[in-house]
Amino acid sequence: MDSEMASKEEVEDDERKTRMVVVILVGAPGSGKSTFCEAVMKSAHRPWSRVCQDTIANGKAGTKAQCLKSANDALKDGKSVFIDRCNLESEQRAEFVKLGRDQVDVHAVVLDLPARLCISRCVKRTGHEGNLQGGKAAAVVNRMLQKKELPKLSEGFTRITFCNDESDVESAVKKYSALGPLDTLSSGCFGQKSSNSKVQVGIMKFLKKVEPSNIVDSNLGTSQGTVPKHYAKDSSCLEQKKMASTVSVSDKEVEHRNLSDNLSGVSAVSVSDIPTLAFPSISTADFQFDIEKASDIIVEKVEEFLNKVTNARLVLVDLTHRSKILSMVKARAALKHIDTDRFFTFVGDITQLYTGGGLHCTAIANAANWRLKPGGGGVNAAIFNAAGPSLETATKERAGYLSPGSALVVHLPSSSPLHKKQGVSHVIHVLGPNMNPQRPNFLNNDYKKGCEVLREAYSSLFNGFLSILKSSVLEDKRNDQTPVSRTSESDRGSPTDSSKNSDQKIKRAVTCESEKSKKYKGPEEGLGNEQVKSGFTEDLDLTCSSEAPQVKVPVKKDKGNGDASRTWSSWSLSLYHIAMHPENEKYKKEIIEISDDAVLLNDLYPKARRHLLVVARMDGLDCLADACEEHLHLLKAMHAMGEKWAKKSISEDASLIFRLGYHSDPSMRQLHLHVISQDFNSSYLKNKKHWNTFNTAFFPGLWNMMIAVSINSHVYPANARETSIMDLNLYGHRIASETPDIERHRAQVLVLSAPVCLHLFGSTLNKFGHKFF
DNA sequence: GTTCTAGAAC
DNA sequence: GTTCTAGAAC
Repeated sequence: MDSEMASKEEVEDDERKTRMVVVILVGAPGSGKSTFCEAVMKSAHRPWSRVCQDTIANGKAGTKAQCLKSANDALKDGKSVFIDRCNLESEQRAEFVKLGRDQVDVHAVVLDLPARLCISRCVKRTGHEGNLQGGKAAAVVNRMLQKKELPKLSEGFTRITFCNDESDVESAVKKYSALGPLDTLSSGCFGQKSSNSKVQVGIMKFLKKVEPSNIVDSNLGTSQGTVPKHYAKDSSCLEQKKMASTVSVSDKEVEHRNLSDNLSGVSAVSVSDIPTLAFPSISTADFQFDIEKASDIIVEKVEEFLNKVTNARLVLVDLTHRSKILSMVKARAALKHIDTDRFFTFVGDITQLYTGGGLHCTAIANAANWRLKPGGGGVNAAIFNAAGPSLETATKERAGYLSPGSALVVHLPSSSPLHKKQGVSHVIHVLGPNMNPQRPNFLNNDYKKGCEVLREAYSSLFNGFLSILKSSVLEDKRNDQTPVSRTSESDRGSPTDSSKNSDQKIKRAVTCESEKSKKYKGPEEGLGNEQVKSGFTEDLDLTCSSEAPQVKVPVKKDKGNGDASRTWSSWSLSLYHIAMHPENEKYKKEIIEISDDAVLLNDLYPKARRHLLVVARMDGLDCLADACEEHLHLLKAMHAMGEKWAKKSISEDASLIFRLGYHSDPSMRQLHLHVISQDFNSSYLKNKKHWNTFNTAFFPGLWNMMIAVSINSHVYPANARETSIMDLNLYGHRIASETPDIERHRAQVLVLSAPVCLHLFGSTLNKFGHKFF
């Protein structure tokens, strides 16, 4: 009996000697977890082991399981352990809490520092082990914080220390540094502030309508980034890549994508605002074209196009994650080192790329049948269905049939749902070779001919896209449709075989493009590192119009496209009055800058931390629809002013990210450019409409705007009230812009500007400095 | 653009 | 009961 007692005491004594602690750090990237561990370990009075998921796999990011194993091993060695990973959600912590046993206490140290501080640290740091750096950090940090669940004792912690500022952190460091092998810290919660607010109530109120699938992150436990479900399984998807790249992209890649990355929380999408063509794989479905051969051709043609055109993007779309063609093309594109910002694969419905996946596309390709008729199933049926009857009508007006290898561009009327809701301004019908014996005119396994025709098909398709960007306005003034890949034959109403395509317009466009390439130094040099949605200035330099007088641009007549009949209520005239009489003493306080072209003021009801208005001073220019080619100079000046102040704001607060754009159907009279930071952190952002006015096509990017202006057409969407755009479901503004993106496009013509986003990963800082999507 | 309110929707 | 929406007034 005595001996039993003695032995028990001995055990207890041993336990005291070896009493260990597992400290689970809880905090966003940039909250200082690693610094905390290092500080403690530097002057520790007990052996510690730091388990860092960012570096656990030979210096690279590892898995949760690896962390658990490493922690267990350290405990066996008698070391106390820091779990250095974000651990923001209870589920992520649960496994680590289980490390606590009789001899092991489990503590949490919560580094609940302001999100902005974390973001700014992430942005500034260059050598973070998790490689979470650059502007995209903002998106990641905020997204993660949105899911933050502060730890509770009920999870199994014996002690929780909350640090809300640097001094809290400092005292926690001291506590743990001083912790000798036999010491224990008292149990309980320490330092918790009453509020655990993460999100801006007013915003979440309407954001909750967002389908969970659009924002769900299934990978948060293992990745520092979150990935919309749509993208989650397709590693080549731009957004996922960008988000996930917060942990996996190499430094080189980061450098390479300097521009887009620096463009923000929205950075993730900055590139998504460039003109984009989404296309399905041609002929590999019903026409049974060999997938491997098709993959080679796709990559070959894509590469050819991207070499020719600098400011456009191609996306290969398929419905399923299991798509063989996507994976093959992806692999081949990777081998050829094709820029994944400018060509990537995308899993989703090609008719719902924007609302379903946040991807904004100028044009989509249709794997059409030779009769150019709706129906038949597959992509063709889906696109005709989604576009509504106007696509059939518009197509019919242009051509009656399509021959294999050729393409036909059709401008979608703005009334088309595909245009309204998805921002797709053009459908390019393309017909590939048929290898299916069950279908008419099959090629009887003649792949020589088949490959030839498929090459032609992709050439036609991409040339069609190019012509949307570049072709003369001249002949299209007569039509709503944009003929592309067409020769003079097309004037007779039949589509042209692109293999013979020597269309002067295309040639000119290509020439233009190559000249542009020479001049264009690339986005990295063009914009520097400023986190400004831009592209306008340098793109003006690129435009064909400035050096290709043969490209005729319509000039505004009378009131242009603006609705001259529109009446403006007195309340809507305040900007107009200011613009007409900026010298008036009563406006003195409001005006930040006056130039000959515009005045700059703070928005009276800012929808973000920084929200400026550049108001045109020209009388009669009520809104964007009034603007046309003769105003390009003014628009450029306005943009320059906006950009200048955006940059200035960024220099004062590096966490800010800006987007510049116009409301397509503004409430206030007088053309005004919004310069708005993408945090959307404002008590004035109160409802769905507020959100949508900056995160849908209602807020078209500059590229859209310039296109519209240059063809003197209605800006898309011509009227938000008509298009019911405000009824759209809410999606995170991404994606870009690029929202990103939130939005946009139409006709053939000059490409004067590029990035402005719509949608996607625009992230939003709420009033607590946290971001949501 | 905002605020207010009534009534519908939940 | 609360939340959302649409309309009116400014």
